[in-house]
Amino acid sequence: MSLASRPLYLDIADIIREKIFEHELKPGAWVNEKELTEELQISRTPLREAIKVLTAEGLITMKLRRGAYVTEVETSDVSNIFQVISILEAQAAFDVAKNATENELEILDRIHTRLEKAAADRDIDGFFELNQEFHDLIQKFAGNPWMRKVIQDLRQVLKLQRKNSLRKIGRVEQSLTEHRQILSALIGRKPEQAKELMLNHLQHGQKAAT
Amino acid sequence: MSLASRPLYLDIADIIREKIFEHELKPGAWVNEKELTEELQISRTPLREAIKVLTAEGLITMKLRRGAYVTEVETSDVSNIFQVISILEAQAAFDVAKNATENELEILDRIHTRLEKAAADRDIDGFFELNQEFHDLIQKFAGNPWMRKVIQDLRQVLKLQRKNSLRKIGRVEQSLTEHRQILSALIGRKPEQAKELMLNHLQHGQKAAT
DNA sequence: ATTCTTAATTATGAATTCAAAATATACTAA
DNA sequence: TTAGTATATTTTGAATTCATAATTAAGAAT
Repeated sequence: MSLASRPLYLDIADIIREKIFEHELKPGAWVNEKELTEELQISRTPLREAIKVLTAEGLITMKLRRGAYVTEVETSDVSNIFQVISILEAQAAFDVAKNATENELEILDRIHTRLEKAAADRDIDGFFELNQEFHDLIQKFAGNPWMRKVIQDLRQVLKLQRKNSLRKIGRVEQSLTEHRQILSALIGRKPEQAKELMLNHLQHGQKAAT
Repeated sequence: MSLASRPLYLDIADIIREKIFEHELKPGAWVNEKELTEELQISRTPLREAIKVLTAEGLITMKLRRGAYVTEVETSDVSNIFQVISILEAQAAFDVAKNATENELEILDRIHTRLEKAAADRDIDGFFELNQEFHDLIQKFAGNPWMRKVIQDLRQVLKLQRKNSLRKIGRVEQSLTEHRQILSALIGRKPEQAKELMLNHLQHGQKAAT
């Protein structure tokens, strides 16, 4: 066997990551190695390697001689992380407005159209997904993979505290309005404006999430 | 035995990281597990865990079924990483000018004095060290540990390509002048100015490093 | 019953072992 | 000699085993 296209520990890391986001493993919870090896029918070696990966991502915190725990993010962490994300995503928006191809802008436009539809349908989960995609595409089109990686890792940590700001009344509508403005700044090739709008957009999101 | 205050794999990671920066392990080089376990008198388990940590930091790249290799950074990586660092360090300078305590500013001032001395003595290595410390202290005093972590990880990756910009003639002097200006903006509590100066300072550093 | 001490159990950290894949070496045929 | 194939060796990925630390359970003394 073992014609696997990637090592086992990466699959395991994916599975545990999923468990964390699904809150099957809640913040502060102990990561039981024995239980997981039995459930996943694997040995401790790749499991422990996976735990190391997730530790590097900030999702898990290890305590010497007492195992691994799902990271608990404090309020201060949330605002600190938001600061970093805001600055970087704002820059990404700037870069997209400046350098993205017409085709890329069109793709963003299409996502936004679907976003409008999800909002009209009151499809919050769909809106949430498309919202993520919209932001991620901007980072992708900004063309700096290192920046993108940083943002994604930090966004992951934020997801630990799972206060979905979009569930607040009116937040979907406001978010949509802001996206509309950002998109038009991008398409209109107004870097400075796009940057400012993105910064405000994220700051509002933070406020709603705290 | 084993009254260790931290797990073995972290020590191993430190040792390998050092080997990478000392260019005992050069970019592109294969990380020979057998050799390292023999040299360090340890088993492969903690070694492989250490490799995973360094992979997460970006210093090592793993290839499926053919082991670990020291990451090779391309020119495009350097400029992408520099973009992220510049933005974040500029923000850190802004935050320090705004929020640092008088005591913290004094500490920065003292480091800078020593920096001036190292420059006067033509002590490039000392200057290099103090330069790092100056920047790191600003990040520390900015008070956002997540931002600091991101900057430090990226700075580490940059170190892989070891083009010490300070060795360029005149660069030490220019760097010193720029530091002097940044410091005075910090002490003078001029956030916007500190931010701009830091941004330019790093951009010049990048130019000198490319 | 409660606290303290000691023994048993369990979990972690690390070494060792094992299986499969990749690489290097030796051999054969042209 | 050189190309191609078969075999041996090395190396990786993963499971298992082992030692020690931490936790729990049990028992003794107050």
